[in-house]
Amino acid sequence: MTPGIIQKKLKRNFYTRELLIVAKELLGKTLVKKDKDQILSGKIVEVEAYDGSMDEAAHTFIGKTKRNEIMFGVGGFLYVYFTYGAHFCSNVVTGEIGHGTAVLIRAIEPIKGMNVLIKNRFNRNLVNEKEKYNLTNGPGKICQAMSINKSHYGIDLTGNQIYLLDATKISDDEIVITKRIGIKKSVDLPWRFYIKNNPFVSKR
DNA sequence: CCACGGATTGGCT
DNA sequence: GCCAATCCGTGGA
Repeated sequence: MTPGIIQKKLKRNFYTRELLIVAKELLGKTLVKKDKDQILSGKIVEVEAYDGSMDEAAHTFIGKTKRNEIMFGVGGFLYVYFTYGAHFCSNVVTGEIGHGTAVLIRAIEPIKGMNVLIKNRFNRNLVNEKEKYNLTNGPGKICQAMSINKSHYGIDLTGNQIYLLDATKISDDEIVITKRIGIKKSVDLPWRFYIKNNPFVSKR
């Protein structure tokens, strides 16, 4: 067993709490995707929070649409969106019904299914040491490596296809807080969180 | 190492 | 028609 991981699925009451609390506590948790007998998993090392009530960069800022409606539901569901004509990104919906809040998973550290993650990302088997760190260090890369796409929109994270395993909480002095990256609006909100010195973080 | 720009779909004005 | 919560390749220092 990997140190720090508790083999226990996170329940609804983890997700329904306030956005920034959930965002921070998602660090260190294990993201798991199960397909038949295949398990892909990784430790969450970088996230960003989005809140449509005050945050122009959030997809929910414009109100409810077909694309973002899952974000207005209760916490603990997966919001997957497609962007730049090429990439999917995964978010964990947080809070209570009507909140329009979610946490973007920006980077994970691979744990299980390395060979499959590599195959999905690079379409070949072997990977050199450098490529290992380029596997899941970005929101689009995670979805490509884990084969997460539109068909996973709205999945209940308390179910058994995609879910999170608990882990010991990362202490505040191991968490770096910065502005979010890759956006053009509400650029000053300090809503990006990542694990200090972790080599799988997308950018420092 | 860093900066820049192109790719390419779909959501929204 | 505009442009994006990204990624990758290129070109220069």
